[in-house]
Amino acid sequence: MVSIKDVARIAGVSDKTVSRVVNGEANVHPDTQEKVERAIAELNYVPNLSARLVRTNRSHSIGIMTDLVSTTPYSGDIVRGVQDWAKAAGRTVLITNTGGDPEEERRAWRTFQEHRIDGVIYTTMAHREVAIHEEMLPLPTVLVNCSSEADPKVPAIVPNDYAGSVTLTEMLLSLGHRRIGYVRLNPALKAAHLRLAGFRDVMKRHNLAVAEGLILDGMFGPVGQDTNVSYESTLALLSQAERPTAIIAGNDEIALQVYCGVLSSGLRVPNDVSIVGFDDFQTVSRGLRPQLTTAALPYYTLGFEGARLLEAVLTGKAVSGKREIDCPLVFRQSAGAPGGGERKA
Amino acid sequence: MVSIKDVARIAGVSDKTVSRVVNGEANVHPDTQEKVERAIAELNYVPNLSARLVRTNRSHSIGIMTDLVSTTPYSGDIVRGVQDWAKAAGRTVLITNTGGDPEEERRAWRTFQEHRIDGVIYTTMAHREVAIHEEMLPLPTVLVNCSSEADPKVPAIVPNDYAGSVTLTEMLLSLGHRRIGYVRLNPALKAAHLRLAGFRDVMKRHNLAVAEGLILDGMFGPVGQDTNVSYESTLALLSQAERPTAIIAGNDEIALQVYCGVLSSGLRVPNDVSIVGFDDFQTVSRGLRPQLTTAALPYYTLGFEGARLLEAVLTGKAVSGKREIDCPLVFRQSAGAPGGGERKA
DNA sequence: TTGTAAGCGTTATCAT
DNA sequence: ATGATAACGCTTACAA
Repeated sequence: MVSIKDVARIAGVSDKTVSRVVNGEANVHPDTQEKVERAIAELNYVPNLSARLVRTNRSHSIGIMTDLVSTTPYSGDIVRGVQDWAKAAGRTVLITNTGGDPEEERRAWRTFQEHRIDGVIYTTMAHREVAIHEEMLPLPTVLVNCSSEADPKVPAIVPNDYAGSVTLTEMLLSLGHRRIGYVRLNPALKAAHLRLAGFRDVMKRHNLAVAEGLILDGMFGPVGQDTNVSYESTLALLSQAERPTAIIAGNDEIALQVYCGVLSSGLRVPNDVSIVGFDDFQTVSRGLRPQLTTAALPYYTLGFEGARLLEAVLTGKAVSGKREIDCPLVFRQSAGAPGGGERKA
Repeated sequence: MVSIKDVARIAGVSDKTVSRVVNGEANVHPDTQEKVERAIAELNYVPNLSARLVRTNRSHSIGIMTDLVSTTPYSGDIVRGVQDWAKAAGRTVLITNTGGDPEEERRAWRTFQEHRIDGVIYTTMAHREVAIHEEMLPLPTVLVNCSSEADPKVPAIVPNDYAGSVTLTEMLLSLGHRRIGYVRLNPALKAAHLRLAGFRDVMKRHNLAVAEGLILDGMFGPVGQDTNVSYESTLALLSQAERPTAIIAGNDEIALQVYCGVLSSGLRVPNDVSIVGFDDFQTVSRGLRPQLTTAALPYYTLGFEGARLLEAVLTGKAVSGKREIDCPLVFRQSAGAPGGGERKA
């Protein structure tokens, strides 16, 4: 590999002068500069960041630690958000996937330390609680899509599932819906409770009773290998004496089965039943016909803001605690006034 | 940061002895070994990989370069596959996302070189052709989910879209289907042609004519911002004088709209119309009711095998050319014999 | 404006 | 089995 010395030799200057040029330091004669640049180009010299790190002790790298990447399809956008910020900040990104295994996590932290990473983005693919363990302590860490009640000081960025659900429910009420069915997320997920609470609170605020028979299970079991009974729950909702005019699905995946249930019952969306989801999982939400009204889980923003937060931590700004990011309403064609238009199946 | 010297001092030995222990070299007295290990634990010493790299010139890191991560939801599994192999091989993974921008790509290659990466996994989120540019040359590279006709020597791993499509079509024929509709992928994708060719070839081999009216557009336009007209195409297929008994969707995203079209026409899947997709994009394929029969795009395997291939390249084994990975049939409930069972809507 | 010498944390070489 | 010394590619401190 060609080193700074080779360049120096070819350019007929000292190593230090080459170093100056490479780092854009002041006080280099234009002629010298050009000589050096020519030599660099000729030799195809690329500085060795490791050598630099040994001396300066600043790696300009951050690490991303992920758990179960594949279960939540678009959550990879978190990583993209982190990368985009890192790119802008001139940082390199190391990535490790632990599958949520504590032993793997330990290994990952060690690897990060071996590389003298500046800081870590610890991100989970589903919004959840995590425990801060002592391996984390030596490295500045920001939690993304997760938070720790036990250590509320650790900086964290999470989506505001509650507010998103409030918005969706308010929207349905303002369209005129009063009898609304709800097909629940896997209760193992934090989002399940936050979203359901948003729904319940809005209904209560409007003095609307929520019959418990209108709140049914959608998914349950171990996250990632959930059992999905949303289709059956939908059929159950539709067979009630007084049919709901709208159904809120815990997420878009559930909404998909709600569609299947509604359509195969010969009903129209949204004329007979309005449907809303959550996540804006685009392949589903934009793929369905009619397209799905939903609240967008801001994965990319979580990653980007998480990285920005980490940068703040690294530059010594005191940051701590949890920050919530909005889940904006995405209004499409699956929600309309109850009763719908004139067209009927 | 605590260095090898600190450990040596505490343990009362030389740096080199500590180094020996850390690297598990032979010829260390058990007593010495223990002393050193205690000192390491006490000081919480973590070796500095950069310093090691400066000396040894082997980084034990590989880079992953991705283009548009977010457009194809599960394609992140490629990255997971690469990581799993890397983990097993004791390698660190650097990742950069270029968004497909050539300027970003150039920067990424430079960053990789600055880190003295051992090799690169160059992966695209949709199966396509890529051009090998000269920045790639200095670094051993394996293409994953893409290949280069211009440089057929570059090792590449791609899915066998053609064979997957053949399998799906054969399966439908063996169920008794003769009149099969086809809703096409975006022709900008390589997979579109391979999959359609698989279908056509099987039909021809069985001496079955394919009316061009049965092959309709599903998606078109710039990849990632495609216009999806699969719903309308499905309605068009269903309104033909002689209705197809099965519909092949170019992928699961298209299959979703085929479902919407079929169900909202009051028809049953698979009793009235069998539907098959491609990709096994699980949120859709397992989320639909009935669940979707499809061919699995082996993203994880592509990544894993790609990394294994890179490892082979790095250890000097001569590898070159394209390798194809099977897309296994995943049989679920959306495909059945034409006419179906007794149940009818 | 440029160069020299020393040092970062590690490993390689060669002695002991 | 262990250690002294040099070296890797670079930057820092200082001198010229």
